[in-house]
Amino acid sequence: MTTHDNDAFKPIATVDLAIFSLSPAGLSVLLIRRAGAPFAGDWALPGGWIHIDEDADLEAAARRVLKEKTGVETPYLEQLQTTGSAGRDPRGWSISIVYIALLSADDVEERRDVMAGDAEWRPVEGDGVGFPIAFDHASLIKEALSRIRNKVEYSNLPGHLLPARFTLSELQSVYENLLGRKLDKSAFRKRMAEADFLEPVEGEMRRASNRPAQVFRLKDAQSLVLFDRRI
Amino acid sequence: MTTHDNDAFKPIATVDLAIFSLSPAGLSVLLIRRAGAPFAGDWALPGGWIHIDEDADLEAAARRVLKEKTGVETPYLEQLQTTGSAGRDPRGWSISIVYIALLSADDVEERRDVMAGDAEWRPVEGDGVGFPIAFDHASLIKEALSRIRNKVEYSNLPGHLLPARFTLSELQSVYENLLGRKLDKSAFRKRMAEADFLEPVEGEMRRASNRPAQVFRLKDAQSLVLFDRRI
DNA sequence: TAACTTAGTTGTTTATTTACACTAAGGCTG
DNA sequence: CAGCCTTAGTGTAAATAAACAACTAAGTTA
Repeated sequence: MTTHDNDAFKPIATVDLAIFSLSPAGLSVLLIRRAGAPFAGDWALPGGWIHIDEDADLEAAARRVLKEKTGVETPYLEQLQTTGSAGRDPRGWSISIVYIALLSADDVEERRDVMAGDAEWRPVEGDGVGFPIAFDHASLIKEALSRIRNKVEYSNLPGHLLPARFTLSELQSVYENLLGRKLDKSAFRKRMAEADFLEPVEGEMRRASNRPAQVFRLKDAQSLVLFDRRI
Repeated sequence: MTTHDNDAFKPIATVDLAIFSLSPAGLSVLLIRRAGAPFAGDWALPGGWIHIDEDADLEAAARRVLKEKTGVETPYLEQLQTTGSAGRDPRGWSISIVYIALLSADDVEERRDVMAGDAEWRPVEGDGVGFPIAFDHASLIKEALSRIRNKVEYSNLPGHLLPARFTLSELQSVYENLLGRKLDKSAFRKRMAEADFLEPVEGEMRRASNRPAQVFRLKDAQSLVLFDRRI
């Protein structure tokens, strides 16, 4: 066992993030143009080494990367999975702990100027971005999208992509966009009511050239609420 | 960034397994008596360093550990989560990639003599084993049990804990044991039928002093089948 | 002031769940 | 060997939920 106390046998470990936000057309994912080798010039998921002197734990490392790249400090964040193999990084046996972050449309808008210069939002097409990217990051994005789309079926996940304040119709649109199908208004509102994760912003209405709509916000902007049944 | 190519800045990485099987009373988890420091003499989840010269990927490392400790080569195996922090191992910043393995009652029985000498099955009580164990492994077991009990609600997970051949009543008993509540026989059988993961062993019946029961087996002994709705 | 648009609710039909009773097929007992 | 006991396996009626669609509400615009 002493041989493996030797650092030469430690794998490389990075924390990588699949950061999603909502564009008018649908989901977008944040990609970074890689400066150095390997895969120099290619797009990749934002990520970085664990700083053992700075990061208290894995989630702290993920939050640090997220803040460096987007300026956002309070996202919805969940661990997706960990991949590790001899071949995924030419530099040697490497591990990637992958997190999913969802940014509210507010965060994206307000911090557009704080965002790292090498970062860009790319629209999601199908189960990826439509062009090759570095490492095994395409498959990580695919897994992330699979997890997200699955959770839309039975959680308030879409609420974390909208601005802090939104109407029920706006929320329903996001569900419909992510699910790829229309939902019944009546049933949708019943689900939201019984899941009990929204609170009306008293007196605040979205006005247009029609009946004004009640504005809502999440009771808890960081946590995911699971439904008893599918939507 | 070159500083982080230095091994001194790399965290320690292990693969740990929460291996479960079914005892008459309910779930049991496999624990190992630790030989050396840290936590010498304490119980811990089986695990080990990643052997970068031997393990092709993380799952291969998990299978290697499983085989070393139990002799089982074809379990149900899924990645649970990865924990990592500065303080969880006194030797330094460490990462644990945790897998859940479910062993069929057959495997446990047949390989009782192959099992590692330092390993023992401990009955699950509540969300742990009822006594302190090494590292943060108690919280890992708690997470594993949470995942398992959740999946019992909407998957064929209990089928992976039974012997290869079982009756519907036996399967229902395992569901009831893990869920902690009784299920309706008629509804249960309808769910199993529509989930379509069982096949009858033609002509094989479980006989007792009552009506014989059809014997079934899993169509696929390694993969998890998810239901459309909760059980 | 009437038309238009989207918000929000209500009701009616149809499908699904649930609870529970029933029938089936053996061995056991006298 | 007839009736009883036990568990296997199925059927059914009542309760619930989903689906569909119509309706009312509240504003702006022409």
